[in-house]
Amino acid sequence: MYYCLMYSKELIKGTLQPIVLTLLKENKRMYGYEITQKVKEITHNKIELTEGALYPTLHKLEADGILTVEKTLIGKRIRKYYTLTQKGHSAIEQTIQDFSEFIQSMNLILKHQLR
Amino acid sequence: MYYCLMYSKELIKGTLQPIVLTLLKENKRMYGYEITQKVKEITHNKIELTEGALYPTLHKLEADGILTVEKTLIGKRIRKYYTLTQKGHSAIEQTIQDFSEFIQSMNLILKHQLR
DNA sequence: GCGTTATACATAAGAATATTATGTATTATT
DNA sequence: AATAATACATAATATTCTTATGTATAACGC
Repeated sequence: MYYCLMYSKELIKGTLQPIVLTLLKENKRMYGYEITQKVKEITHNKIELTEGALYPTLHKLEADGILTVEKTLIGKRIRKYYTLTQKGHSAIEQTIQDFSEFIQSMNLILKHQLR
Repeated sequence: MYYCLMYSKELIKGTLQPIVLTLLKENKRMYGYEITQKVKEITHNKIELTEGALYPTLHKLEADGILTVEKTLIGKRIRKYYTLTQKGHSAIEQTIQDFSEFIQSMNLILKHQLR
């Protein structure tokens, strides 16, 4: 899994972190690969997150104290589950709210064209 | 007008070009400052495009043959009206379609959380 | 008439964020 | 047995903005 299928190559910029946090808020506990698959599923294969962007983002959120990680062995393969910290829960409220408002604004710009 | 009011500081990344093209498709003929005001109006002051991002974007689109420019003097002040070229019209179809699908995908991710 | 805000363009240094390429290794499928 | 899928990782490079700064005219309030 190296590439994005589509357009979002540039469009995704800036939205990766909010996407990850939105999913983690809902699903409580997810690992990196699972996040890529969930996004792919929800968006009907329109968006495939790249690993080169996702993993550094998860590491950054962990370093910032937004996420904690829990390593598990599945057979001989490691899996890293991420969970929102207490700090994370309060910190992301604004992030997700802003993300939501931003998407609403984009909808307005697109719909405005249809009047 | 130096700064963005809000969140979209990072979120706007990648969407500036589609926004500009969406507006130009609708309004036929716009100048830079007008675009900043129109976006501000449509989004109820949520998004203020920065000049440092907008002007280079317009210059790039012009260099790429997507836009043509027409200089006008308003009093002693110059104003540069941008219009989509023929090439521009066909080229932006996909850009705007992709932009629209991307925003739909973001809506799905956000709504998915509400189920 | 003077200061402030709005209009209107521009560019450059630096920051942030992602792409692309590459690497390692296990497990499942054909 | 080979290929695809799962699962992590990092580094060089590219792209795209932010922030800061610059110039100048026009309008508005007082």
